[in-house]
Amino acid sequence: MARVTIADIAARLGVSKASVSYALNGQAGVSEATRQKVVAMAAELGWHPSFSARALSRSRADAIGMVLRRDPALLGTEPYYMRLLEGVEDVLSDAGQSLLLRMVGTTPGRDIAVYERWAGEGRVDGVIVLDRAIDDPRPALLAKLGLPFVLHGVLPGNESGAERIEDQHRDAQLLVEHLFELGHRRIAHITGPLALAHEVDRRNAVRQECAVRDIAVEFAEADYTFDTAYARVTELLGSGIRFTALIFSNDVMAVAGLRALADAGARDIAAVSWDDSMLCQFSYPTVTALERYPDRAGRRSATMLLELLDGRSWNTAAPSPSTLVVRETSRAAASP
Amino acid sequence: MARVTIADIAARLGVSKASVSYALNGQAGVSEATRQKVVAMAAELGWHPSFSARALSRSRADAIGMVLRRDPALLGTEPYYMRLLEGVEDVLSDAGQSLLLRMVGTTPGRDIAVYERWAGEGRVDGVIVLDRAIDDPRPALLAKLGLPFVLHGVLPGNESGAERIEDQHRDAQLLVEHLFELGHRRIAHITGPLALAHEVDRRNAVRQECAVRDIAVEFAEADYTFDTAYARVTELLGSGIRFTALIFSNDVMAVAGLRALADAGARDIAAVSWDDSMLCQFSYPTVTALERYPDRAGRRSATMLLELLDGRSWNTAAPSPSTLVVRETSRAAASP
DNA sequence: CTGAAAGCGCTTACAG
DNA sequence: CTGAAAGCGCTTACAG
Repeated sequence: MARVTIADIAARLGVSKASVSYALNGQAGVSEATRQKVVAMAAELGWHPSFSARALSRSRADAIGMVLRRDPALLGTEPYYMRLLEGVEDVLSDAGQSLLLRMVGTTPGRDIAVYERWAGEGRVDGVIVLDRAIDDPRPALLAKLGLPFVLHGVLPGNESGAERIEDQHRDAQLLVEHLFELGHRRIAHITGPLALAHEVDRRNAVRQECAVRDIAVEFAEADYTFDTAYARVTELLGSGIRFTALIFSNDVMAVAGLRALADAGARDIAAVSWDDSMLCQFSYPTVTALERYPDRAGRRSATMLLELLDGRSWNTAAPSPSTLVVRETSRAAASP
Repeated sequence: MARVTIADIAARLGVSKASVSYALNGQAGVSEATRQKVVAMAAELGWHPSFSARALSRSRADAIGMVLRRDPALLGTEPYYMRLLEGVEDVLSDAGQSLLLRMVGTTPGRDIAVYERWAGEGRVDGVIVLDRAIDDPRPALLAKLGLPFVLHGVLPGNESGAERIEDQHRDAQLLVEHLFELGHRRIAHITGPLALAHEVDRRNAVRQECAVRDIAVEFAEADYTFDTAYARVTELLGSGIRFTALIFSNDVMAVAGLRALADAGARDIAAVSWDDSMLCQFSYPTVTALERYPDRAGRRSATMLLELLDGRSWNTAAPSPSTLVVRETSRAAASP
């Protein structure tokens, strides 16, 4: 099957390629009669625009890229990313854009190389950047490369973080208030890597919400993995620091922490997770967690990027508030 | 930053564009001296090949596509797909190919439309097809479209399924033998949709392995979701059919089945899952499961597709055998 | 080994 | 409104 081109359509109809192009793109410059003939013929011949020809002449790739740089082994366990991708992909496909996906693991710099290559080859029109770090080099690099980008969870133009979309603060309030109502006055928060901007935000927000309620709070840093969370909880238990409830920055760590508590015979301690998943739903005991609607967050970021590429202004809807799903680990504080 | 092109390099060096192209692509037709000058200049100017220009002149997109057509909500819960993607992506990026990802949900025909569009636009050079169904229309459609493809889990040229890569039979043997050794002589298998080829394969394989060992076996069809599996197990318990062990075709259903058993007070029944995941690891009780190395399977399929595109012959390594991870649900049969 | 030229399939000023 | 032509940045026969 030789590809059918606009030259074929033009030849059949005895008009110029230019007219065909204008007609097919809904642009001015053709009579309505010609346009209809062209459109009909294109349908009859089963014409599709050549993606690469269009990309070359328009210098647009009609694709946007995402680089996932968490540990691949962990990616599979965190439904958060799949749901995020789902939202992104949904918006992109409606807009006729493709999603290019790249997983680079945690080796530093591998993501940078991908961006450089994508920019150099003109393979994507823009990228969505995840997991913003403190002093993240990526915004500056992408700006230098001339590759448009959106920081997932941050409104463009506010890279400083002044107007976070993912309102960590509201989430922290939900979690802390819940524990407060259960009677907890001494808690600990097992955070993810504090090199990540949103983890710092979470810690600060938790600190503030606790201060308001006169709750004593401890922090321990882990890296989202089972093993580090298990270790941190075990250390806390042995440290003499007292706490009756734990906040975990993701589901895997929550499950790990529960295991550590059980292994230490501290089964009466309450726990909440910042991320929900089937893990929270089916672990033993089941874990109270925040449903954060990552698909909607993905949809927002994709929409913003497309608006940015089109030079339109932001009319992005307000972020969806999270919901707290209460489960078995929402234990009341033991009476003092 | 205006793009630097081979014309720029040619001009600076006073040679032709053709020489530059040959040099940069490592082809014959240039002297070694010229080649080195060209390569050095390209590096100095920070040249990258324009992806779209190359695609247009070579008529290759240097991209392969995957359409995921399971329920997006479920996709997030099944690490199987993320791990599969990881393997695919790894092979592709080593080969300088991109991965185009599309999620279409379960609406029939939406995947077909994507393939037609990709083929028409020349957006991908080939696709990896997942979840082959009985009488699957996709192979014929893709052949008609002239879009090269690999059926994940099937050796090309054996679409009939004569030589499955994912050896469901060996997996069935592992599971059934395990239950047999624990003393079980009456079991039931909660399958996924029997419209999927590999689910039929699994059922047949389980039937055969049971027959060999004189094990009585029942089958009940579910659709990989929690709710259907819960319902099937509840029905089985109420049916009067006796069984002391259950096989589930995925992790989510295993967890659902355990819940159904617990709710019915049938806690002594053994269970195994065909897929492993953190869910099996942290549910209560923990679930014995097959580690099937989906990343390796993805790597195989990607490798095969690239070989197919290059017109090379298969030198794909043998599939990795699965491993049984024994956990708490590996209960011995109650003595009769 | 090297250069001039045509071609991949579109888009888009530029004349008529 | 319409057509002839140049251009996007490469690749690749084709002469020298």
